[in-house]
Amino acid sequence: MENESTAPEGWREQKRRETRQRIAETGLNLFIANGYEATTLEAIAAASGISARTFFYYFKSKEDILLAWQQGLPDAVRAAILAESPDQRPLHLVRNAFLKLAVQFSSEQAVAIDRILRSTEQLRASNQAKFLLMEKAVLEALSEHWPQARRRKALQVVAMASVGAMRLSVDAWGDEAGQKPLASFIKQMFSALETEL
Amino acid sequence: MENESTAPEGWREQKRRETRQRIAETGLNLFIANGYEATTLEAIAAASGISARTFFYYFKSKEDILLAWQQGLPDAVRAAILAESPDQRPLHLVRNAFLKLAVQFSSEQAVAIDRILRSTEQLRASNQAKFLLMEKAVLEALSEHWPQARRRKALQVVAMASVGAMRLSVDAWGDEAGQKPLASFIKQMFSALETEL
DNA sequence: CCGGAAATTTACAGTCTGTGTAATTTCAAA
DNA sequence: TTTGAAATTACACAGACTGTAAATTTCCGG
Repeated sequence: MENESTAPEGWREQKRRETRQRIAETGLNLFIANGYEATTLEAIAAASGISARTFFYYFKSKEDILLAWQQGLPDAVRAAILAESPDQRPLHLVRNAFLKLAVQFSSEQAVAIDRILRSTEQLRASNQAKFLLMEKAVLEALSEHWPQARRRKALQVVAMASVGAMRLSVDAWGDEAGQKPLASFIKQMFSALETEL
Repeated sequence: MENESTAPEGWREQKRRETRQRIAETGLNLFIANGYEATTLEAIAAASGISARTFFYYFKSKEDILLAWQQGLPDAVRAAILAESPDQRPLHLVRNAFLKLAVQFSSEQAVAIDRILRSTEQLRASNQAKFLLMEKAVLEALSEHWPQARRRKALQVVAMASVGAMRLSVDAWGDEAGQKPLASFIKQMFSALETEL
């Protein structure tokens, strides 16, 4: 029997993905139920039906479980920016891309993950790294719209400010327990950005 | 024998500070010599002439040694901003404050510490948290210049963008191994900020 | 100067994350 | 059915960090 069209490997890889997914879900649920630090690796492994050692075959650390849930984000950001028409100033372009992404940030699950990521010093720190990755993704995508090398510094600044505004938006939104939609915070922050600078 | 004027405690506190300082220096030197991860707590404690357990009486973690070397920064930032005259736009004000601080960032030691902070994923993450603290400090200081509550969102954005520009400046400066002075990068970044937004 | 309170230091035992290694099991493909 | 790589596990271990209780030192009032 040959491969199907889109299955370069097949059976084995699929099972691998399933196991990884199962661990990620089990872990996340335990984090939500008992807190991040109170959840031991052994508990996660046991609840996932694997040995503690095998856990590290799938994830490089306990923290990595949370990263796995966010791995799609940089790509989503890239795609959203590339989908925008380049007849806007870079800052507006990113703003509009973010507005379209706001829905994904707002899902029940994203909020739960966000809460965990704010619960310990260690996670708060590594969560910042996530924003750095987004900044990188934004810069790369913008560089495709405007490939001129001499604009690089400008685009870098736009990426920094955009992601920063996004972060402030999410913070403000989280502080108000999600009364108003995230999108309205994003609009406010980006307009403050233009007004004030 | 009475206290001197500015010594509310005295002998004991002084010795405490000395010990802490000694540990911090010992640790930093070991990090520089052997790398952060390769340096065990036990090694630091032994080289400092204390037991491993006592280390945790002075620092809450190994990482904390590095934070200790940067503890003065937020205050320095606050002071520099408060020292600026408020007849400038907030962004310019922060820019000028940063330019005056650039010297401190550029010391031999600061560069060494910065290199260590870039050497592992964990430290890179926690280093981002440092920028968050700076952002907070900037915002607080700006709020003293402009206490009107309704300007808060604007000041927040200025703080975010300023610290972000500072971060990009330090990065760019580090990438070029310190050929040009840090100050010139800061000027570039801040002007890009105004041009592009 | 003295005795107790408080701060400092230490040893010891233990938890938890993460790694190295080697043995065993599973399974896809030849 | 054999074979080799991938997956899984046990075991042993390092290293950061915590809890606890016991020493030791320093301080402070009487």
